[in-house]
Amino acid sequence: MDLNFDPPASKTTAEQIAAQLRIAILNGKLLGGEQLRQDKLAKAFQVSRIPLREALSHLQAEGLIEIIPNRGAVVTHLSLQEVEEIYAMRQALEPLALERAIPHMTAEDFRDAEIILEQIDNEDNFARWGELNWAFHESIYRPSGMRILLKTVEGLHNNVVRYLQVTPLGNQGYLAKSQEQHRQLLDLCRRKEIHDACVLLENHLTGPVEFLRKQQTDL
Amino acid sequence: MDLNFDPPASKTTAEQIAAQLRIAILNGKLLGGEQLRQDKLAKAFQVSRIPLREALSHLQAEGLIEIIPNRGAVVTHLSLQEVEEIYAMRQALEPLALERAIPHMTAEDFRDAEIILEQIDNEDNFARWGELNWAFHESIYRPSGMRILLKTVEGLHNNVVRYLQVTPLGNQGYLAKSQEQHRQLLDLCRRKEIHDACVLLENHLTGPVEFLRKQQTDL
DNA sequence: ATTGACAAGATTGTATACAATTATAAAATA
DNA sequence: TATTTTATAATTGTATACAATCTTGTCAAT
Repeated sequence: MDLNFDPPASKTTAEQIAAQLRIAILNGKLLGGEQLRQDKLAKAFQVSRIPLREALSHLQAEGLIEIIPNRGAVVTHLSLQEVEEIYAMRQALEPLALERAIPHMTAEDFRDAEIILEQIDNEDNFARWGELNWAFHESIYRPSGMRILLKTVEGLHNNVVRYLQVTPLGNQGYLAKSQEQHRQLLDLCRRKEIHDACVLLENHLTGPVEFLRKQQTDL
Repeated sequence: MDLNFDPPASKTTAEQIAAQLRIAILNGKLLGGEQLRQDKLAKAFQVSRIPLREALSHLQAEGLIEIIPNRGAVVTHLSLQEVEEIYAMRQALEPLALERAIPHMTAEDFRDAEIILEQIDNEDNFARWGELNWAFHESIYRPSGMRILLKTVEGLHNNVVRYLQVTPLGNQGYLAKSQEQHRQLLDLCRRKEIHDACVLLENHLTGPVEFLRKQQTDL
C-alpha cells in the first residue's frame, strides 16, 4: 500500500517555478522590494505567464512576495518589528511541538538530527545554512506528528531566514553558539527532560533577534 | 495622504470568487470531501477557468481545499486530531496577542468589542456566528499591532469554525457559555489584569475541543 | 515653477483554444 | 467470474491573444 502523503512526483510547472523563485528569495538573490515582472520571469523560465502567475500566487500565500492588483509583485520586505513578531510566534509554537515530540523520539530520529548537525558544521556555503538549520529544527519537531504546526512554522522560518544570511562574515560567532545550543538541545531530548529542552529552545530563538538588533540594519 | 494599508477597493475577479467560495466552505454549504470541478464552477460564476484556478490556489494556501495535480480540488476534511492540533496552536498564539494588546486598548476598542458581543446575542443565523465570533476575537487582539500573527490565527479559525456549526440545536448551551466567557474576558482586559485574561482565554479555547469530542462525530 | 490633463507605452487580468493527463467503461484474456 | 487491456470521454494544465488598467512623459494652464 502506498502511504506516501507527500506531493506526487509529477509536479506542475507552477510548483517548480515557485520552488526556484522561493530559493532565490530565501538566498537573497532576489532582494526585498525588488519588482517581479511577469513577462520577464516568464521568458526567463521559458513558459507562458499563466503557470508563472500561479507560482507567484503561491509565494504570496507564503508571505514571500506581495501582489498588488494591476501593479505586479514585489518581494516582501520585513521591518525589524515584523521579524520580532515572527520570532515571538516561533517561541510560542516551537516549544509546543518539541514538548509533544520528545516522548515519541526514536533512535533513528536522533541519528537523523546528528547527521544534519554535522552537515551544518561542514557546510561553507552560507546560502545552504538556512535550509539545513530548518532541517534540524524540523527533525526534532516531526515526531510530534503535528503537520499543520510544522507547515506554519516552516513558513515563518522561511520569512526570516534571509535576514540572517546577509552578513556571512559577521555571524561566525552566532553560528558557533547556535550549533552549541542545537547539541545541548538534542542532549536534553535524549534525557527526556522536556521542560528544560523547551526553555532552552525558547532561549535559542531569541538569539537571532538580538543579533539583528545589534546590526542596526534598518532592514 | 493615504495611509490605508488594506487591499485596494478594485478587487480582482479571482479574489472575489475566492471570497465567495470561502464563505460557502466556512458555512458548510460545501462539505468536506466534496469535489470542485473547475468547469462547473467557472460556469456557475460566469468566468473563465483562469481566475477560478487562482481563486482555488488561494483557498489551498489557506488550507480550506486541497489541489491534487491533474485530479482537481477537494474540500479539506480535518480529523479530530487535526482540530485538536489547531486549537493547541491557537492556545499558544492568541494569549500572546492578547498579552501585548491589553496595554494598548482604548475606549473605542472596548466599545467595538461590546457591539460585536451584542450582535452575537441577537444573531439567529448560525452561519454568521463564526464570522462574528472571529470579529470579537480579532477586536481584542488588534491593538497588539501583530498583523502577521492575526493573519495566521484567522486562518486557523477559518479551518475549524465550520465544525462548530454542524449542530445548531446542540450547541445552544455552548454558545451561552462562550458569550459569558467573552464578557469576563473583556472585563479583565478593562482592568488590565493581563495574566488572568490570558489564562481565561486559554481556557476559553479548550471548550470547542471538548464539545467536539463529546459529539463523537468522527468528523 | 508647479500643477493638472492627456496620450502613448508598458504591464497586468481574462477569455478562448489546444495539449497532456487521468478517469470510465467496454472488450479481451486467463 | 475475475482481472487486465484498450479506447473513449472527462478533466486539468498551458500557450496564445486580447481587454483592462496603470505608469510615464509631454504639454498647456495657472
